[in-house]
Amino acid sequence: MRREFKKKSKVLLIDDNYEHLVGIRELLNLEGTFDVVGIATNVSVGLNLIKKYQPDIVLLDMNMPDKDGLQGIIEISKLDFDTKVLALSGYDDADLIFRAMKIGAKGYVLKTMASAQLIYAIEEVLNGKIYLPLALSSRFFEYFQQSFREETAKQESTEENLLSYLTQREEEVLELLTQGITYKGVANKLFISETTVKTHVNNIFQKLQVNDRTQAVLYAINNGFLSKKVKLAV
Amino acid sequence: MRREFKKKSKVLLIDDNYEHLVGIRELLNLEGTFDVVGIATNVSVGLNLIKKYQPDIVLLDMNMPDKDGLQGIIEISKLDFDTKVLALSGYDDADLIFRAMKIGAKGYVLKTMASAQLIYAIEEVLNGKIYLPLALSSRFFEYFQQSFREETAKQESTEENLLSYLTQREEEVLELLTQGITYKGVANKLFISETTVKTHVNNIFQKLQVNDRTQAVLYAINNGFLSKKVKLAV
DNA sequence: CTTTTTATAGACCATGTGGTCTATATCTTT
DNA sequence: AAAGATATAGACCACATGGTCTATAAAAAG
Repeated sequence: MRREFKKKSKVLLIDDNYEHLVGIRELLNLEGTFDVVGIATNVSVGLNLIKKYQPDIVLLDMNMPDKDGLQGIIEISKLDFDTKVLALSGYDDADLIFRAMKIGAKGYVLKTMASAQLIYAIEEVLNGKIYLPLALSSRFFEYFQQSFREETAKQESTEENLLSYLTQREEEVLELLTQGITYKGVANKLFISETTVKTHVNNIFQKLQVNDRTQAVLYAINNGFLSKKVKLAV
Repeated sequence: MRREFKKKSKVLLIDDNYEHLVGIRELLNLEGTFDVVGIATNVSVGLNLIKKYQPDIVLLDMNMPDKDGLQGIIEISKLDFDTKVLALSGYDDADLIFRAMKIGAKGYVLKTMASAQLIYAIEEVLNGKIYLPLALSSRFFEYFQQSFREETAKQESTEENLLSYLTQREEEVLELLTQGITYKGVANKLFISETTVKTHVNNIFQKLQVNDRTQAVLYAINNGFLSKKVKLAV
């Protein structure tokens, strides 16, 4: 155990429940490896304490009255210290977990969890890892997959996706339209005459059941036409 | 132990490494609660076996030569049995994990993991849960957060996002443009004359540095103008 | 209390866009 | 060999779109 040689990690607690706040502070103090540099019962006060003490980690309650926890995460990360945020909540609400992780929480733990697990979570996060207990990560992934299923379902249904009726050439033309190129430009790119482009475009309108290029482009985007190229990141 | 009363779960294995395939089959047979109904060294054969035996779960290797694992997941889910897929891989490649989970894998385990953990993973998935070992879920989340950081960074930068220069009214007009509405339509919706709309639109073009409505709409979409309303799910 | 910004709107004009119809040449499919 | 789909393209025409300039009233900023 070289615990005593290691510098204590600075921890800050934000929770509107004062009892709980004090409880955690006791727990962390007993552990001996942490230095609870401040506690706050709301985000605004918490932010000021963070500016003052620049803690290594903030335990942030998600369910607070005025300013909510999600907003808190955003504002803490805007401070641009590398303060890590461990989200804390009474409920395993999938949506809340998802959004918290999305905006950069390094972990998410339930208040009902054993104190040993809380300690472990804090240590993992301090070591640069991301910690989600199995139960919560399970919830997260259900939600995550659900949202993608809905997205792909929307793209693939819409009564058999009208995009599939387009010919090869029409797809090429549509792709250029989605880059905001004029008839003349498309004609030059594809080495065909402007009127040919117009013919293709008109056929595209027919097939997609729209009346102008903007609507065609919007249809293409909303129905996954570009997803392979544009949305690569996600 | 009411293990012997429970119906054995049907398992199918797909892995281009035959040694490994047999190894896992042995392991699962020894366990006694699983019935390995088939093994395959490529996705095509595997798909046929799935159609024949309708297994409860498929262990699918991600790193295979011809048809890759991701495609395999998609094709299995297209079969529309509720066969669960547990992805199996030699490497903890974040991108691969992310994409596998995105398209519906119920879990992801490394080949280097202890057999007890593999068994546990299979059982969790069979129980309808999603299983990602802590190390992998950590990797996943880093990648996940990274992709969102890039997205918001792109939206907020682009040299101070030209969208921020738009006035309230101009934003309203632009929003209607992104719905594929004509000048006349916008004029009616906002109770102003058509020429006023044109003036606004021209100012929008100036500010966004584009020459036509399609480009303006594309700019808006690519720079997060609609993200609050459209991308709610994510 | 000026000055600037914003929302409003008219006039005029060039041209890009979309609708419709016709007409080949090629390539598939039957 | 005949029929159908596809890519090509011309001719019109109506009108929506975009560019530019001017102008006014109200609101915000200085």
